[in-house]
Amino acid sequence: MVQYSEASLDASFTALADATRRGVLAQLGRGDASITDLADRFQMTLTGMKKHVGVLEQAGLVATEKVGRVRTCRLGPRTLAPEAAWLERHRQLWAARFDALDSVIDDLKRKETVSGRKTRK
Amino acid sequence: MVQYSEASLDASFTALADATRRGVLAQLGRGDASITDLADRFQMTLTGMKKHVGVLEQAGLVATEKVGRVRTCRLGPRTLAPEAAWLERHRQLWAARFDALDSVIDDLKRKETVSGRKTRK
DNA sequence: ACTATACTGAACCAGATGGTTCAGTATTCA
DNA sequence: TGAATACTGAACCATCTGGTTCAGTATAGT
Repeated sequence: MVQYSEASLDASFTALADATRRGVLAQLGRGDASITDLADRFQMTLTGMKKHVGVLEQAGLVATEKVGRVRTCRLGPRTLAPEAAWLERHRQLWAARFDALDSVIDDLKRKETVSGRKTRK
Repeated sequence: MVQYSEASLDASFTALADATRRGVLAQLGRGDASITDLADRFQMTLTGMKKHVGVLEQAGLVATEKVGRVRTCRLGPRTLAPEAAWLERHRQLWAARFDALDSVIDDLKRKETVSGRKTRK
């Protein structure tokens, strides 16, 4: 069972709620990068990029280390497991709700749903 | 393969980045509710709750229908499948990165801890 | 008809967000 | 040593956010 706190869900979903930051995660998935690298790629000032990295770091999704002048960013210690778990739990709620609806609508299809719930719509 | 657009990810992750809204989703998972019900439960004005519901509705995660004076809210047409897919893809990137790092870590891990290079500040 | 209920919309507010510029500091390189 | 590089921090700005109050409108109940 995966543990998650409201606070850390807040932090990570907030971090993910921005296309640039999702892009940074994707980029770091392909390899480590400096602030300059990232600022370059996402056409933004160093200062602006550093703020985004700060948000990701705060959420634990990115870790950074400064060596010499260069701060290197990499994927951080926290994976997205708790978030995935939250989503999955709620996806099942969805499914349950709609399964209930299905049975109300018609019981014809219940015979077919043998190996798992049918996706509706 | 699940399809997702940056715009809809923005909308849904933004919607999820608030504890009250996650709570509303959880609540609606247990059954439909009116704006008054939800405002009551989350100790908030009707107007405030309606805004939250609006955000969730915008993201397609909640659907509402007004009958008489009462607007009933239920889980919406969009599930969180695309978001789950996004997370899963990135969880795999994480795993891949750390697998790749394993060999490097074998070499470096002890050196780093021994050298005591502390993170700045 | 009158009153209570349920919502709606406009306006306001403080604080956060996503970006910038500018003026530094620390490091590297020639 | 001196210049270029890489970042950092403060300050500023416009807009968004999460809430409120207040003044409506529409519906339901008596």
